[in-house]
Amino acid sequence: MGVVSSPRLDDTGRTYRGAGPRQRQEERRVRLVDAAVEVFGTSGYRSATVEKICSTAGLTKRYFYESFDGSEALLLAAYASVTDRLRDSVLRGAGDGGADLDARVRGALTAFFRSVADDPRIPRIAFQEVLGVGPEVDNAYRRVTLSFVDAVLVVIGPAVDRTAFPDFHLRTLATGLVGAVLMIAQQWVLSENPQPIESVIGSAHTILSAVLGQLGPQPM
Amino acid sequence: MGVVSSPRLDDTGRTYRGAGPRQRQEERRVRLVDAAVEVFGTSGYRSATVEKICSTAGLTKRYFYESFDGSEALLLAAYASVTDRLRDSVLRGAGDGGADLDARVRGALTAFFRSVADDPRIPRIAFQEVLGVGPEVDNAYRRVTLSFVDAVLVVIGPAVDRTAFPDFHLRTLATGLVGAVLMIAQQWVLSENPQPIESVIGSAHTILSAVLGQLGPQPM
DNA sequence: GTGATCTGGCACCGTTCGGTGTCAGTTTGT
DNA sequence: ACAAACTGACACCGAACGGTGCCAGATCAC
Repeated sequence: MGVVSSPRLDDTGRTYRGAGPRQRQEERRVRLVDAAVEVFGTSGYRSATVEKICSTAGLTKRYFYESFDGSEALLLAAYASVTDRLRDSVLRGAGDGGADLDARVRGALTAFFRSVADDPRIPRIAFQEVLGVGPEVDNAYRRVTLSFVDAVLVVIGPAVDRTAFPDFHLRTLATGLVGAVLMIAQQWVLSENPQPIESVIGSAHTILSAVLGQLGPQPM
Repeated sequence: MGVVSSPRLDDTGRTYRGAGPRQRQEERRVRLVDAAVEVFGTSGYRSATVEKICSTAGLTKRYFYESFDGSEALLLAAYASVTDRLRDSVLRGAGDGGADLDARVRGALTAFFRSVADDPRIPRIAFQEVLGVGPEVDNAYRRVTLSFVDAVLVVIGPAVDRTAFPDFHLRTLATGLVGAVLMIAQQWVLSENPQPIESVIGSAHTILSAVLGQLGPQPM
């Protein structure tokens, strides 16, 4: 299931336009994924057809089935592409904050909301189109969400008193924080006259720091 | 668009099995909505067909188009049915908390997670299946989410210092809180060996009270 | 009882789309 | 130059589904 291997696995083919067979196929795959991000992210997954994807990519259906089982496999690839980029951006934003926890959190939030604002296709694919498609995609969604939860735990790890809170509690809290940021972003991009980005970043930051304040060693 | 009126608007028809024409049609409509909740909530919306809905309801396609434009209109009706019940349950749970804010919050959370746990079709329809279907459904989703945000604002209203925080900030915070609870619930019902309900309620409560603590008059 | 009305089941049509095959024309290696 | 390989475009098939119409039988009003 998912991605299917090329009918020709070896590199015995000719070169064509200065590229070997593997490279040519990989280029076609990339073009299809890019087209999928464009189509799924603007018109939605439901109304998308294989034909539409291929024409956007400038290829024909034949090359679609060279790289993918079906539209669901392509959705998974587009989803991975989008979320990978998003995660990288957020982690880079956290890194820009240096050592200070608060600055790291703010940097991560800034990078997240910037990414979402700069490319509306990202939130649409990441938060809307993937849900309810099927079991396979739902699993991917769940795994990705968990990876974001893990990222949150890593970032806030040093600031929490692990002896005072059991692991599952911290994990559920981090899940809630991810959900809070996601929902704020979702409503933000959907609103007709949205708040400035600094405003939503500030609100999200309020929630995160309020919860973080509960998790540190309690002065009492 | 959406629900379509009956071909016979007046009550001039015969009685049949002890019911007038309006009543019969209304009963069929209810059966269709119930069937939709069952099918959408177990097999999902995307794989559902009009035929499947009708056979589950014990009716034929002909009666489907008597009450609905198409499957999207039925999804909207099922969505409204589910979210109305959920909202009622949560508000009733909050009411059980009496006057104490903390007890109200806890009551609302308990009712919410109970509803979600008792009927898995509810979270599936409310949080998964409706997303990415189309503009019409997306609007409904947005409106419902806003109504939950409003409900949160009403419940926590008395505890916040409105002079210290601008309205849009409170609104975004409430959006984040709704998102936090939703995400916790979503991951909870999807996990293979879930935490006990008291545990997730406690985690959600931690987030809510942490943020609420920031919003009251600050002793400083 | 008898005719009008309502019901449910079925057949049917058109469209859309996934998926495969074909084929002429182009590029490459020799 | 020539054969082999590659590309892109199109045609085609079958399945699934939305939507409509029809009809035999059940139910009701009179």
